[in-house]
Amino acid sequence: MAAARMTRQRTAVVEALDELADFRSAQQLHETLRARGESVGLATVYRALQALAEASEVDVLRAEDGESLYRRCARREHHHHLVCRQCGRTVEIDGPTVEAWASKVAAAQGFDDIEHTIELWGTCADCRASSKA
Amino acid sequence: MAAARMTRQRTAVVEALDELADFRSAQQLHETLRARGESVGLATVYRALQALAEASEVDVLRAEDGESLYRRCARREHHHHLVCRQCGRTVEIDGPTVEAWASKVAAAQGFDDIEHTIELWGTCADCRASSKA
DNA sequence: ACGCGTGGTGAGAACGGTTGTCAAAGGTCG
DNA sequence: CGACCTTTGACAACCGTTCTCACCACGCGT
Ligand SMILES: [Zn+2]
Ligand SMILES: [Zn+2]
Ligand SMILES: [Zn+2]
Ligand SMILES: [Zn+2]
Repeated sequence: MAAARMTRQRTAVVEALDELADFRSAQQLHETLRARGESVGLATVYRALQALAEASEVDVLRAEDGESLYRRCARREHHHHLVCRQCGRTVEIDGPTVEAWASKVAAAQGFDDIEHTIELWGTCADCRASSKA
Repeated sequence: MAAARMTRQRTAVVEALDELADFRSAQQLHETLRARGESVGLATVYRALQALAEASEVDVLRAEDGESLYRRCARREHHHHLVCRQCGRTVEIDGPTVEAWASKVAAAQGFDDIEHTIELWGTCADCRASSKA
């Protein structure tokens, strides 16, 4: 089985994620790490992120342009997100009603192995204020 | 304003979409067109699809691998989809409850210009049967 | 502490979907 | 028919992501 060694690079990625409250792309994280002097290869950032995602240590979601965004969420249980399109600011949300609705609908159609993608996008109060200038 | 000329190529793309009940990628459509003798360039297929999407004539959604999938849905109003991961088979679904929930939650957090992504993925009965073989 | 073996790293190449380029093709209208 | 102007299509460019592979270093066993 996977050993999952703790290397300088992986530590750096996890620490960067911990300090950021918002969803960030792999490339943004890579840039952040370089900026703070922690030299980590881009490929390594991608590998660290996908390992973390597989271990459910980070959540992944796809921006509208297809780029993958990563975030270390407070809760480990299944949940969804309300994300600001402009700054990435994120609010974790529960949707017990929605979960139930999703599996009921899918089952009624004879589908199996059901997964749902439920994400909310908007403009947060701060971003609205600064763009209204 | 845009003239939107009706050319042989655009007609072919629309017709192909009309005959297909499932979500298909641009490349799949391109292949389908070639197969039936209608020669249309790949770039043209992409352009036709994005024009149709902008005009809300087709729905677009992103597969898990990031590829864009297109479908000409029966209803023009806002709706969501339950899609088979394997064959693309699609069921259109309404979610009045979910719509209400989404806008309520987002508004409560002070977010504006709210959009939601709600898609259901599963394995349809046919695909389950054939893979159980 | 030291050395070894295995997993991790990183620069760059490769990949795959999508978009841009630009000269040639063909609707549209007078 | 001819000017005008949009559309087409082969191909190159893009961009995020993954692969390659030689080099490196974590960490266990001694
Ligand atoms: Zn989360
Ligand atoms: Zn914001
Ligand atoms: Zn639809
Ligand atoms: Zn199916």
